[in-house]
Amino acid sequence: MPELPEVEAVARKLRAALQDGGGPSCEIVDCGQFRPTTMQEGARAIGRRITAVDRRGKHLLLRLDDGCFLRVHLRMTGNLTVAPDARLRASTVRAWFALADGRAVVLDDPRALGRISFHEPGSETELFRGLGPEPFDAAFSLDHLTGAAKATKKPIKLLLMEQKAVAGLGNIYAAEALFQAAIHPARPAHKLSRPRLAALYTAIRDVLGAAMASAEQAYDRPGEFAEGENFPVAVYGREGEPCLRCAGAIRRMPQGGRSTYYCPKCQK
DNA sequence: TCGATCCTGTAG
DNA sequence: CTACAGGATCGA
Repeated sequence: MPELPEVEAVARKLRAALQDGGGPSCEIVDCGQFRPTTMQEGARAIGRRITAVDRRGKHLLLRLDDGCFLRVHLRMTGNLTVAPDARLRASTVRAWFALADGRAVVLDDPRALGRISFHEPGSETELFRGLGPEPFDAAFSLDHLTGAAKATKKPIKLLLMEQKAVAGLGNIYAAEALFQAAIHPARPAHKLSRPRLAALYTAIRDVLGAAMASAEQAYDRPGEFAEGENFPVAVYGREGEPCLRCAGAIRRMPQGGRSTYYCPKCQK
């Protein structure tokens, strides 16, 4: 389910549960299957302490006390939590690490598309080669977005989804940002004018910023995020409903095998 | 660049 | 039953 704002909320919640720079209780003492990686690889984390939780794009990084780290990607339906006991796990738990204090870090993922992998110290550069800048980093500038847009003729929505121009946008927030910037999702990226790109740049940060605020609140309540409840979407999932700006009907169109929602009147 | 694929669940 | 799902990769 998660795009960057939800992944960030997961990271914060994990940090709070483990207390960043975690004590002896954060030692990993056992692990269960994690796929598609082998259990063997997961076993390399046993005996290590989790010292920090980082996020890069939609990836979560569990730092270990020897410099190695676990990379978790939640894909569509994953959630990473600290559970009271690894022995009492739901059938949808695809991976788990038992901690010394009896709790467990658990990947709960009904659809089982989520991924975990183990990595050596210093391998972030290679691992994230091809991943674009964080949307709130200085590296994500208007010039950067412009450069990325001018370099391709593919539809702007697909460019935003690729994680290369900027990290962290998914199907919802890409559509929302394009709506806010009044850009048609199928518009070839290289054709976007400077003012349109500036509007998109602002919209990306606006949309993600607002979503982060509400994702955090949603996470403060028990039950985690409920679909559509954590963020007031303007277009996503609203096919046939009135556009909030012009009252015309929101449309859905396939793009790259996914559904894109947009207002044909407001987004040219 | 497209479609298939990974998986399971849910809505129509 | 089919369509679709807040993602990403792979091979044709």
